[in-house]
Amino acid sequence: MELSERKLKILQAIISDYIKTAEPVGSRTLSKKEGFDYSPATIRNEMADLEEMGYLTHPHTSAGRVPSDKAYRLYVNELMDRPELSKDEKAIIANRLHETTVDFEKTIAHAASILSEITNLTSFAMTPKKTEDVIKYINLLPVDEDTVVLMIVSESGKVSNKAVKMSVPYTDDSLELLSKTMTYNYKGKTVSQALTNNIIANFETDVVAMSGMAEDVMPNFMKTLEDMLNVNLYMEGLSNIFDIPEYSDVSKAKSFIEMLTQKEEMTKKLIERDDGITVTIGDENEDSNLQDCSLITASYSVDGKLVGKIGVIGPTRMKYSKITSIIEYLTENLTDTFKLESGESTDNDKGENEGVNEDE
Amino acid sequence: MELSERKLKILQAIISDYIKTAEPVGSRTLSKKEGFDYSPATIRNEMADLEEMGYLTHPHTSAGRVPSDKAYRLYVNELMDRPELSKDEKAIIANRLHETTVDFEKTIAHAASILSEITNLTSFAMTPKKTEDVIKYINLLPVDEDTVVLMIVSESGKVSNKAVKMSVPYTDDSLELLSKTMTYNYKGKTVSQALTNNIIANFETDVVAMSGMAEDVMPNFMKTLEDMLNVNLYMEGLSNIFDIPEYSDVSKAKSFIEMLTQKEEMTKKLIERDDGITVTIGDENEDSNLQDCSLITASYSVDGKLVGKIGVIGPTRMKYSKITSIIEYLTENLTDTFKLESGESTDNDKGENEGVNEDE
DNA sequence: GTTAGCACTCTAACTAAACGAGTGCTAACA
DNA sequence: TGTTAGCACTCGTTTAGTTAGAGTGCTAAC
Repeated sequence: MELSERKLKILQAIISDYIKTAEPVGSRTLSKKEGFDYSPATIRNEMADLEEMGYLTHPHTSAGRVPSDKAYRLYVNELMDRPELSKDEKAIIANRLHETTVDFEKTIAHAASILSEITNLTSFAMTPKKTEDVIKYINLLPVDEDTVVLMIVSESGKVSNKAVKMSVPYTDDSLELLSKTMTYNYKGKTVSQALTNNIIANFETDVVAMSGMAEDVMPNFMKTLEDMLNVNLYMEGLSNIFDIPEYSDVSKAKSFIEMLTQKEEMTKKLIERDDGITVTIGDENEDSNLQDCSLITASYSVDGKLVGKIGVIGPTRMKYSKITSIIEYLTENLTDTFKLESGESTDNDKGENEGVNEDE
Repeated sequence: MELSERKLKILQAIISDYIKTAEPVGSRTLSKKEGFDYSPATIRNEMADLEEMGYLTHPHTSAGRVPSDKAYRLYVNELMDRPELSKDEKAIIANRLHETTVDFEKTIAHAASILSEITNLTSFAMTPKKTEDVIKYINLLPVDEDTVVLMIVSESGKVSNKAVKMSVPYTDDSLELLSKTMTYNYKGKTVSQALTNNIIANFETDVVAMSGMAEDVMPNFMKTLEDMLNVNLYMEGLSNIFDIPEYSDVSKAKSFIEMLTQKEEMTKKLIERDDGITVTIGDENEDSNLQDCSLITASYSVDGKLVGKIGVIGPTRMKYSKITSIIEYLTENLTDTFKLESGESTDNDKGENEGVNEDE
C-alpha cells in the first residue's frame, strides 16, 4: 500500500495531536480539525490502513489511535519541520550558558541543567573522552618541606594536579630536574599512550640520583593520568521522567531511575552512540529499559578534537523538532566556547538580551 | 500516665517489629512473640494507653498499631542498643573506602555510594565549607606564549587552578614576581577574607610595572577563590526512596525527588544541621517534604578543621541503630583519612580482609 | 490486674452494572 | 469508485454493592 498525500496528512495530524495531548486520537476529533474536510468515517478508513501499515496502534478497540515508533521515525525523518530558534530563544540559551565560566566541568554541568530546564525533560551531559588528549607539560612545585604539587597540563587546556607527600627530602633543583625529565619523556604523548607504554622503567634507571623522589611521584603521576581519562556524566531534571505515562507505575519508575543513575553504564551507552545529532525512538533503543522513551543526543567538541555528548531522554511523544533545534544550538554554542577557551567570552552570540524573560 | 516497664517493653517490640516488617503490629502477633506472657487483651489495653500518650497511632480502627515519630525519638534516645560493628563489617567499609584515593572529591563521592550500598537508602555526602581554609601559596606557571596557569594551594591541601589567557606578553621573571607578590599579599588569609578584603586595590598600584598582567590574572584569581568556596553535594541510591511506602504515589515521589535533586537547597539544609551525629525523625524535620522520612547526618573533618557532612535519608522506620553505627564508623574513617592525607594509606583499619563477602 | 468473648469497624478484594468513547462494517449516495 | 451516514459492538472506566478478614474496644468474669 502507498502512503498517499492524505494518509500522510492524517498521520502527521495524529502525531502532532498526540504529542500535545498524550491522548489517543479519535476520528471525530480529527475530522473537526481545521482543514480536514473528510467525515470521521473516511478518516477511520484511512486510519485502519495506516494501522495495517504499522504506523498506528490501538491501545484497545474502543480507543483512538496512537502513533507507533515507526510513525515517529517517519515524522523525524521526513514530516517534521525544523524551525530555527527565535532570536530570543537563542539569546536565552547563550546567556544562561555564559553565566558560569569558572571551569570546564562546571560549564558542562550547567549546560545539562539549562537543557533540562528548557525542555522539561531529563538531560545529561558528558565530558569528553580524553584518551587522545596530548600531554603538554609536567611540573612539580614545592609546597611544604614534605609536600609537592604535581601538575599536568594537556593540549586541550586541562590542568590536573595532585598533592604528593614526599618520603625523601628534596631540593628545588632536583624537583625542577625531575619535572624537566618527565616533561621530556612524556610531552607529545597522549594520555593513554603515557599510561600503557611502560616508559617508567627506562626512566627510573636513567636518573638514579633521584629515584627516591621518582618513587613518590610516579604512582601519583599514573593515578592522575588515570583520573584524566575519567569521563564525567552530569544529569539533571531526573524527576521529569515521571511525566512519562509509562512510568506512572512505581516499580517501573524505580528501575528506570536506577538505570539512569548507574553512571558508568550510562556513560558507556552514551559514548557508543554516533557523533552528531542522533535520535533513537522507542524500541530502536537496544536497552529494554529505554524502549518506552526516546533519546536525542548530540556531540560537542573541545579544541576541535575531543568529543563530548549532551542530550535528553523523554517520552517517545516528545517535541522532536523543537528539542532537536535546541540541542543543536546548544552544542554549537558549546563547541564555540571551547574553541576560544576562556578568552574572556568574545561575545559571539550574547547579543540583544534586554528584557528577555524566561518563560517556557 | 507513667511509662511502666511493661509499656516500654511492648513499645520496643512494636517498634522493632514495625521496622522489620513495615506492617502495623496487632495485639495477637505481639502476644505470640517470645517472652510475651500476656494475652492479646492485656496488650491491647497497654497499647490503648500508649496511643493515648502519643507513642502509637492507628492507620484505621481495624489495623494494628504503628509507632509515632515520638516513639522513634524515644527509641533512638533511650531504647535502642548501639552495637559496635563487627570486624568484618568494619573491614568492608574501610576497604571500600580506600579503593579510590585519586583525590579528595572522588573519595567523598565514593563514601556516599558506599553508604548507600550498605544501607540500601539514599545517601549524600557534602564536601566541606572552605570559607575558613587558609591560603598557603599562589603560583603562576608559564604554559604557552599567551597562557599561564594560576595555582592556589591552601592549608587543607586543596590545590585549585585555572588556565589564564594573557592579553599582554609576559616573561618568566615577571610571572615569578607576580606570584611572589600575590603570595605575600594573600598568604595566611582565609579564602573568604581574601574575597571580601579589597586588597586588590592597594595591590595593583603597588606594582604598576605589571598591572597589565595583573588585570588578566586578578579576575581569574577571584573566580577561582569563589570556586574554592563551592560546596559539592554527592548523592547516591536515589531510587531507594521508592521503598518508602509513602512515596509509592507517583506525584509524591516526583516532588520528593525534585526536592532532593535541588542541590543548592539540599546543601543549605545540610550545612545548617548540627555537627556530630544528628538524627531527625519525621515531623521533626522542618521541611514538609521531609516529614515522612528520617534523616541521619554526621560530620567528618579535614585536617581537624573544615567540616563536611555525610548522611542518609530514608523511611522513619529505618534501622536507626545499625545505620547510626555505620555512619559513625564511616565518618571516623574519613576524618582519619584526611588527617594523614594521601600519606600512602597508613593501613589504619585495613586488616583482615580475606574472604569477606558483601551480603547486606 | 488479667483474660475470654463478642460485637463492631474498616480495608482490601472481588463482582456487577452502567456509561461512553470510538471503532468496524454495511449500505446508500454522488 | 470514493465518500459518508448509521448503527451495532467492543472494551476500558467508573460506581456501587458484597464479602472476608484482621484487629479493635468493651464488658463481664476470673
